[in-house]
Amino acid sequence: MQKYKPEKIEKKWQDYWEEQGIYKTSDDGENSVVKDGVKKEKFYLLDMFPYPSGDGLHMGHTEEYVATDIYARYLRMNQKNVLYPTGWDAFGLPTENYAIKTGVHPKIVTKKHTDNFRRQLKSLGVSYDWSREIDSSSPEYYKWTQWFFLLLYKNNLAYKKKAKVNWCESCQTVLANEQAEGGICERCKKEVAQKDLEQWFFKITDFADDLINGLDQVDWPSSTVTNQRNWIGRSEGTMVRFEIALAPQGRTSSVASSSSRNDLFPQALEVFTTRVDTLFSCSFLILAPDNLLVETITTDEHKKEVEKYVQETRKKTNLERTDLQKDKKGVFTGAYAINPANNEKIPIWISDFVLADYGTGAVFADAHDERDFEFAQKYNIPLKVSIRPQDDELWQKVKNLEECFSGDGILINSEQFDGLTSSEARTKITDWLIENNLGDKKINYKLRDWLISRQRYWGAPIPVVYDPEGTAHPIPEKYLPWLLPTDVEFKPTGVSPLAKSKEFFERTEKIFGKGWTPEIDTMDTFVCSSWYYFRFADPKNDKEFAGAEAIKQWLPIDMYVGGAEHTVLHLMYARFFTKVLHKLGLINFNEPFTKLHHQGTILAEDGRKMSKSLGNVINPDDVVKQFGTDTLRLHIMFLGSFEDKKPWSSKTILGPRRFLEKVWQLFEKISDDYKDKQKDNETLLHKTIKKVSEDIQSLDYNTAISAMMILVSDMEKRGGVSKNAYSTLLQLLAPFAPHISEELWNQLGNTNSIFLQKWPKYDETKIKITNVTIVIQINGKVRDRIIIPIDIEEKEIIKIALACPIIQNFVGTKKIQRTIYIKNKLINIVI
RNA sequence: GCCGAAGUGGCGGAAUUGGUAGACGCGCACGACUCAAAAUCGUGUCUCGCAAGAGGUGAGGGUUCGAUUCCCUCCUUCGGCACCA
Repeated sequence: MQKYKPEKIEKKWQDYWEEQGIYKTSDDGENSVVKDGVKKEKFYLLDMFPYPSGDGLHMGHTEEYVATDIYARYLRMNQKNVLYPTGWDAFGLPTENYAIKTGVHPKIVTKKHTDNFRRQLKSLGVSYDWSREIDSSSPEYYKWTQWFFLLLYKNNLAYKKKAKVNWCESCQTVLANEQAEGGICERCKKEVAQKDLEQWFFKITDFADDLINGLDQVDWPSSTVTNQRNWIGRSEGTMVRFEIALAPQGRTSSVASSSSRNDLFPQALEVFTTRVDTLFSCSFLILAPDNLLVETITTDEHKKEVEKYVQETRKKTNLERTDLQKDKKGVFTGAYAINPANNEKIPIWISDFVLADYGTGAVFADAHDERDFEFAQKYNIPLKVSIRPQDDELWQKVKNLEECFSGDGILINSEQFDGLTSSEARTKITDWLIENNLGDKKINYKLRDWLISRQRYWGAPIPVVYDPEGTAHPIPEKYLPWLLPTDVEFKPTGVSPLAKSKEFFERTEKIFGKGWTPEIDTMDTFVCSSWYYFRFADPKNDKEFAGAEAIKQWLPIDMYVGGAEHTVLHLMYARFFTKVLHKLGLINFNEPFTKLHHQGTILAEDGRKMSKSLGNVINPDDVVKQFGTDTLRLHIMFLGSFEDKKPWSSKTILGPRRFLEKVWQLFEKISDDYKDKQKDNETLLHKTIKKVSEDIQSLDYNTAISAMMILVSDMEKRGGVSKNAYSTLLQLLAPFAPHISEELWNQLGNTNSIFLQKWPKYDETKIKITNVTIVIQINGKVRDRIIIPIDIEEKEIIKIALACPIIQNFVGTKKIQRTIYIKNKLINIVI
C-alpha cells in the first residue's frame, strides 16, 4: 500500500461526490423516501451565507462550514432528508469601494470573489447542495427583495420620513453606522456630522412584543437571547402629565403676538418614567434640546440663552454628545410646570443628556437619579427626597443631600403613599394618576424603526417612483425586478450614484410618464439577508419568493450556525420578516431559527485577532496544500470547544495528521484470518460508537475525535483489526475526514460510497462491563483503588476495602464514623 | 457604568444531576532503529519530596463525608450595550 498522500485522493472524491449527486437534496422522490416507504425526516441545516470578500475564506468560515458539514454528513448517514445549502450575501459596500478604487464593475468583482469562495468551499469538502446556490445581487434574487419591500409597503409597514443620518462633509456621502464608528469617518478619518434626510423605514417596532415573546420558544445561546432582549429594551412604566404653568410676564412678543402660536400653546407635557414612586420629590423637568416644545414654552427672557444652547448641541457630533465624562450642561427655559402629585410649581430646563427620540424626549428630575442629582447640584436647583434607604448610615447622607440614592426603599414625604415600598408605590401611584386623569400605564422600547435607505450603488433599488408632484408610488409587481442601472459613476459625489443614471430616469419616464422620477436610494443589505433562508427551499421559483409547499416541507430551520458578532441585527431583522409573513398568514410558524449556534473565533497563534495589518492571518488554502483537507478539518475541530474562541496552532496540527496516517497504516493490519472476535476490543469499539454519535449531536467534535484516537491506538497495540471493526471506524471517521474514509472504504472493495451507509449502531450489551474500579477514600481523599465485579453491595465493599493494607494503615484502630457508598464508583470511609 | 461569557500543567484543552482533576493532542526528556539526521516506535511527563506523603483547577471565605462543579465577596481577561429616564 502506498503512503498516505491527501493531494492524490481529495480532489478525486470531491468530483465523485458531485457527479454522483450525493449531496443533492430532493424535495420529493427517491431521496426523501426510504425503501420501506417511510418518509425521511427533514432537517434544514443552515450556515449564515457569507459575504464574498476579496480576501477569500478565512479560518472562521472554515471552522463554521466544516462543523456544519460534519453535522450534515452525520444526518444523511442517519437517514435524514437534509437541506444544506449556501449562497452569497453579495451586495455591500466593500465591493463598491473596490469598484470606486479600480473602476471595475461590482458585478465583475462579485463574480470573481464568489468563484473563489466556491472553489475554496469545494476544496474543503463541504457538502453543500450547489444546485441551490443563490446570489443576493442577481436580479432573479433581488426581484423578491423588492417584492418584500412592496409587501411591507402595502401593509403599512414601510414608510418615508425625515431622519438624521451620518454625513461626512469631506467625502460628500452618507455613511453606514459601521463606517462612522466613534463618530469618525472610516475613510478620511474626519468627524461625522448629523444630517436630516428623507429616508425609508420598516416598522419593526410594531413587532417589539412579538420579538420578545418569541425568544421563549427558541433554543438559542442565552447570551444571544439576552442581547436581543436588551436591544429591544422593553420597559414598563408610567406616563405622567404635567400641566404647564403659564408665566404671565413671560412669552410676550414672539409667542403671544402670533395668535396661531397662542392657540397651539400646550396645556400639558407628558413624561415617561419607570420610577413613578419618586414623583413626590420631583423638583424640575428636563427636555431634550430638539424637543419640539422647547421653542413654544421658552420665555423671552431666556430665549437667547436657550437658542444658543440648542445651536451648540446641534453642532455636536455623536461622539461628543454621548461623552459621559463631560459634565452635564443645560439651560433654564423660564417656563414652569405643575407636579400633579403635590401641585408644586417646578422649573423646566433643557439638556442634551435627555434623548429626543426615547419616551417623549422629556424626563422628570429628582434626587433619586444620579444624573438629575448631579445636574441639580451644578445649577443649584433645590432638591428633596422621597425614598428612604434601609441603611441608616446611608440615610443620614441621603437626607442631607450629600449623596444620591437611586435604589428602591420606603416612601416618605409622599402624603398618602408614605410607608409603601418603592414597588408597591409604583403600582399605587400609577393607579391614582389614572383615576385622576393625570397619567397612564405605558410601555417603552429602545428599539427604533429600521432605516433601510442607503445612498449607495451596490444594493437592491427601492421599488418606488415619484410622480411630478413628488408623491411616492410603489412600482407594480409586473415591473420587477426593478433593475439596478449600469450606466453610473461610482465616485462619491454626495448623492446616490443612481441619480446619475440616464437609463434609470428614461426607463421611469417611459413606463410611468413624463416628469416621473425613480427613487435613487438602494436598500440596506440586511434586507437581502432577512429572507434568504426561504429562498433555499425553492431557489428557482420565478412566481413566488418560495412556493408554499416548499416552505412547508423545509422551514423553519432546524439548526442555524454563524458568528456571534452581527447576530443582534441580522437575527432581529430576519425574525421580523418571518413575523410579518406569519401575521399576513403566508406561513404557519413565527420563529425562523429553532436552534442556533455560534462558532468561537479562531485567533491567531499569538492569541490576538487574525488581521491583515498584524500579518498573522492563516489562509486555509495554504494549510490544505501542506497537510490536506482532512487534516485541516480534523485539526480545526480538535482545537477546542466549538463555541469557544481559541487560538490557531501550526504545531499541534501534526497530531491530527499523525492520527490519519495511523488510520491509513492500520489498513495493512486488517486480517480476517485472525480470530477477529477475540482480537477486537468490542467494548471499546461500541463505547466509541456511542461517544462519537452523542458528541456529534451536541457539536462536541473535539472529544469525538479524541475518542476515535483512543480507539485507533488500541487497534494498533493489538497488532490487528477485523475488517468489520475497521469498517466501523471508517464510518465514524467519515463525517470528519470524508476523503480518506471514502478512499479506504473503496480500497476495502466497497463499490458504494461510504456516505450511503447507515450510521453504525452500538450494542448496549457489548458496552456493559462486568468489573468496575472502586475508589477508596478516607475522609474524602483517594487512598486506594480496587477492581471488583459490578453491583456489589456496600457491606461487601467495606469488608474488601478494610482488608487493603494501605487502608489498614490509615484506619488502624480508629473508629469509623460513617461510610458513604456511591454504587460502582467509590466508597468514602470517614474516621 | 450595565449585561453576558470565561479563568484548570510548558501550550491547546478534557472532566459538572457534587464522587478517581489533567482524557486526547502538542511540546519536552530518555530509550530503540540509523553512520547520522528526519520520520517512526516505546517509556515518562501537575508541583514539592529519595520515599512515605503533602499541596494543587484566578484569590479569599462558606455549605458538604467529598467542591473545577453549588453559595457569598473580590480580582483578571474577553465580548456586547453604552446618559433609554
